Amino acid sequence: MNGIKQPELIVEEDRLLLKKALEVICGKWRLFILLHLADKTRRYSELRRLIPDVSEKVLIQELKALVLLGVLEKQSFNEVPPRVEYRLSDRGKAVMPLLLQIKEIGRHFI
Amino acid sequence: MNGIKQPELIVEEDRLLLKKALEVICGKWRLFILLHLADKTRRYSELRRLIPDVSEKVLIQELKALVLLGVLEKQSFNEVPPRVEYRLSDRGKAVMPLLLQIKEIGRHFI
DNA sequence: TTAATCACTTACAAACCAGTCAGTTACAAA
DNA sequence: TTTGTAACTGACTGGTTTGTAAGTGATTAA
Repeated sequence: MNGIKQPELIVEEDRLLLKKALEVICGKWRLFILLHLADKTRRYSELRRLIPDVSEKVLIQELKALVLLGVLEKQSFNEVPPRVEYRLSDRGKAVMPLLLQIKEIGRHFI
Repeated sequence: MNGIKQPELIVEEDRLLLKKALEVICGKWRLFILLHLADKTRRYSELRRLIPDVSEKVLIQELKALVLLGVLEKQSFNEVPPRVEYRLSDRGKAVMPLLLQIKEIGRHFI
């Protein structure tokens, strides 16, 4: 057990971190949802209009997952018709700069 | 058609960039493969040992896809037993710093 | 002679992801 | 009275991803 780091080797902790990171960014719609919430709180219906290709079911399912992960916060108002707002949590805000940068990866492959 | 940018809106170009970026980083194994090739060329068998949970079939399939995407380069030597090496392409090297940072997203969710 | 190494390929099955479509609640407008 | 709106839910289905298991060919080591 020496103290020398072997930076090229992926260790158990890295595996966990990567797995968690992939949960947040992977999937056909997650990044789109997050980027649309980058700057402001939005209602569910607003997100539907902004990402028209996603189905209702999947959008709700993904929003739920992102809330569970702790990237988003959800606020329901007792109104009729209902109003539900989604916004970034503190964690979500913390990772936003990186998420915005991910788009730049694509630039190398167009 | 005014010239004012609305930075909060995701436009067609963003969609394309994001889609391309997701091709590179998404999937259960892609990032692992890329990170193991971050610093050095490696043989196929070496990657198998470094990522023991991935099946042979999927590893080869993912390597093939990454070569096709232009992130990796493959070199086969006419030897017996065969020797095949994988390394980052120039594009791959260009996006590496960002890929390494992605792990840090996970740190917020452990 | 048998087993092992290396980089694959193929057939098949299970798991996961995403999509359609119909239905729900409560009110408001036509 | 019918229609519309908002935010969902659940059944069902097709498609993609991932996994399992077996086999290939050339060569060396035991």
